[in-house]
Amino acid sequence: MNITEFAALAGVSKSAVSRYFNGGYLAEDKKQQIARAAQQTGYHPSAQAQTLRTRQTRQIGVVLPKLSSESCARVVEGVGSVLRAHGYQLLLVDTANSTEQEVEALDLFRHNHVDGVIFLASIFTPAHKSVLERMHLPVVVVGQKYDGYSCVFHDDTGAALALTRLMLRAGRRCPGYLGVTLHDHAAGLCRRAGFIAALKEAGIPLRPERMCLAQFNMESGYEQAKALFEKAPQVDCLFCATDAIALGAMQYCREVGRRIPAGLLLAAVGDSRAGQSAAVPLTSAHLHYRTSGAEAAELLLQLLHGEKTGVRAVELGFTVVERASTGAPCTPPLQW
Amino acid sequence: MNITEFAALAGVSKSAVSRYFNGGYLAEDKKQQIARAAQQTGYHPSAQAQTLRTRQTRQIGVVLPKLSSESCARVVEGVGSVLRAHGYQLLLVDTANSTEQEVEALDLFRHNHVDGVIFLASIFTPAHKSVLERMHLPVVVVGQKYDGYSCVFHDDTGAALALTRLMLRAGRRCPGYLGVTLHDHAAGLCRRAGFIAALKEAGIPLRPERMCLAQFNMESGYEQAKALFEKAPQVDCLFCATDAIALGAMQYCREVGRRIPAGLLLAAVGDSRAGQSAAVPLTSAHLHYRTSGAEAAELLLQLLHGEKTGVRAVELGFTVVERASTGAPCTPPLQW
DNA sequence: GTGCTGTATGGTATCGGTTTCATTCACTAC
DNA sequence: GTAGTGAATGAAACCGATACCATACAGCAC
Repeated sequence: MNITEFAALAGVSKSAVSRYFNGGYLAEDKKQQIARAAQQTGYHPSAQAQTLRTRQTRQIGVVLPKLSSESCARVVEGVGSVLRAHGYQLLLVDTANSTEQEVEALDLFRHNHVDGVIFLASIFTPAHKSVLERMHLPVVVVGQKYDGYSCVFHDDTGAALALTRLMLRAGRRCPGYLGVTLHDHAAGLCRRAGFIAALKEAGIPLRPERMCLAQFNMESGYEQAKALFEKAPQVDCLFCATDAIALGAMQYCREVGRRIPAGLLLAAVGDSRAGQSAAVPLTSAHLHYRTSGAEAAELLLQLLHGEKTGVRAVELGFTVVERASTGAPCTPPLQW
Repeated sequence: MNITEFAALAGVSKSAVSRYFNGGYLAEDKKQQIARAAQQTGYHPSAQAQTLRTRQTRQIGVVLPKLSSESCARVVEGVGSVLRAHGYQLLLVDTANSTEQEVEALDLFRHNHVDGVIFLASIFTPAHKSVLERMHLPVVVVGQKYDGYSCVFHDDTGAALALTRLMLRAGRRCPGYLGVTLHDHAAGLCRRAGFIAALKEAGIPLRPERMCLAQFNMESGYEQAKALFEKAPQVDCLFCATDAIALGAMQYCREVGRRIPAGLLLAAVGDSRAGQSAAVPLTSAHLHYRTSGAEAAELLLQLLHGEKTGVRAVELGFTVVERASTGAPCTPPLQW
C-alpha cells in the first residue's frame, strides 16, 4: 500500500496524507478521516521513499573495534539509549580490531548516507585522517581526542597517574608497567604517560626493563607478566593498561605463588565485571563508558540539528575503585 | 552527483551506468569509459534510491535484550561477521530487557523494511507472537526454539543436566538451584529441567526450599544465595543458571567463609570471562554463542535467497569446562 | 470595495536510481 | 535472401514519498 492508494482509500489527496504525517495545514475532518483509514489499513509511509526525498536516513553509523569488549559494549549502550530516544537507529560495524576494516566501514557509511557517524577510535593512521576528511558528515570520535572533530574521551593519563600514585603511596618502590601499543593514543600513550608522571612525582627513576607491552587480552597479560617478572623480579606493584591484562598477570602470580597484595599490588583501568569478582578483587579506574557513549550521542545530535556549537571536545573524569588487589578491604561492587 | 550527471560526464546513457553497476549487456569500451569516470569522480550510486526501486535495503535488524551482556555481544559478533561478508549491514536495537521495547523494535523493523530480522529471544508473550506473525519478513530466533520460525538454540537442558550430574557424581547429595524466571524458556525452564533430571537420575528428591530465583546479575545472585543458605544450609553443591549469578553466590560464600569447592561445589552456564578468573575459577558450560550467531546469520541468508529449505531449527551443543569450583585442577582458560 | 494575512487544498515536479520496452545491429542457420 | 537469435542501446515508466506552487477562501483592517 503506497501513499497514492491510501489517499484514494481515505478520500483525500496525497498531499493531505503527507501533511498528516509531517505536520502542515490540514482541516480537522480530514485529519480524522486519515487517522481512521490508517487505523484500519495499518498504513505507514515508506521510510526509503522518505529518505530519498528528504535525504535523511535517521540512521547513525557506529564503528567499533570489538563488540565483545565490555567497554565497547557499554559505550554502544549509551549511544543507543540516547539516539533511540530521538528516533535514530544504529548501524553497527564491528571491525574486529582491524584498521583496514575500520577505514572500509567509514567509507561505507560515507556512501550509505547515514546521518552521522560515531567512531570508537583506537589507532589513527593517515588512512583514517583521509577518509574522515572526505566524509562530509557529522562525526563524533569516542575514546580519543582528535583535533578538528567533536570527541568524547576519558582522562586516561589522570587515571593511570592516580592508580600508580595510590600504589606508590602505599610504600612500594619498584613499580612495573604492563601496557598496550603506543599507537593507541588513549590506552597506550596516555596511560603510560600517567604511569611515568607518578614515578617522576615520587622521584623514582624509569626502568625500561620493568615495562612490557601486551595485547588487549588476558592470555597476553599472562605472557607479558611472565616476561616482566623474569626480567625484573623485584617489581612490587604493577600498573596494567586494562583489566584483562591485569587478570592475566594475576593468573601468573597465582601460578608462581606470588601473593597479591602482600607481594604485589595490582591496579588497572576499566573496572570490568571480571575484575570485580577476580581471585583478588581488582583495583581499577572506572571510566564511565556508558556515559561517554551517551555524551557522544548528545554531541552528535547537536551537530545534526545544526546548533552552532561547532566542534567540541568533552573530557570525562574517572573513579578509582579500590579493592583488595591494592590492599583495600573488599568493598561491594560498584553498581553498573 | 547523481546518475544523470554522471552519465553525461562519462558520455553514456543512464541505462548504461546502471548496467555497469548491476551487470547487463554493455560494450567493452563503455565499461572502460564508465570505470574511468567513476575513478575520477568517485561516483557511487545512492543506496536509498536503489532501495526504493529494488525494495532491498541490505540491512538486517537485530533485536537483543542487553548488549553489555557478554553472551549477547558474542552472538552479535557472530551474526555480524557472517552478514557483513555477504554485504549486509546490522541495524541494532538494544531493548534493555524490556518486553515492550522488544515488540516496539520488531514493529519498527516491520515498517522500516529491513530485509530480515534476527531476534535474540528471552521471553515470549502473546504480543511477540502477534507482531512476529504480522511481520512478513524472514526471521530467525536465537536462543530459543520457537515453533514456526527458524531458530538456533542451545542444549540448555543438557548443559544443566551435565553440570548437575558432574557435581552429584563427585559425591554431593544436597544440590541447590539458583535459577531465573521460568518465563525465560531457555535459561529459566530448560536449565531447571536439566537440574531436575539430574536429581531424578540420581534418585535425589526435589526440595523446593533448595531452589531460588534470581535476576540476571551478580547482585541478585548474592542476595538469592544468602536466602538459599539461610533456608537450606546443608546444600553442598549449587547449580546456577548463569555465571553472573554464580559469581554473586561465590561472593556470598567468600563473605560467610564457606569454602569452594571444599564446602560447596559450584557450576553455572555461560563460561564468561569473569567466571574464568574468578576467586575460584568457575566450572561452566560453554554455549558457543558466537557460533550460534553465525549459524543464525547463515539460516537467515538461506531464507533471504529463497532457498527452499524452509523453516529450520538448529540445536547447538555445549562444552563443559571444568575448573576449580567443582574441584578440578585449574586448567588454562578456553580460547575465545 | 480593496488589500492583506493566514488557513487549506490538490496538482505536479522531484529525489536517484532500476527495469521494461522497442529498436537496432551483427551474426548464424536454412 | 530471409528468418531467427543474442547483444547492445537509450527513452520512458516507475518506486513512494515530499516540497513547491498556484489557487481559493475566510476574516479583518482600512
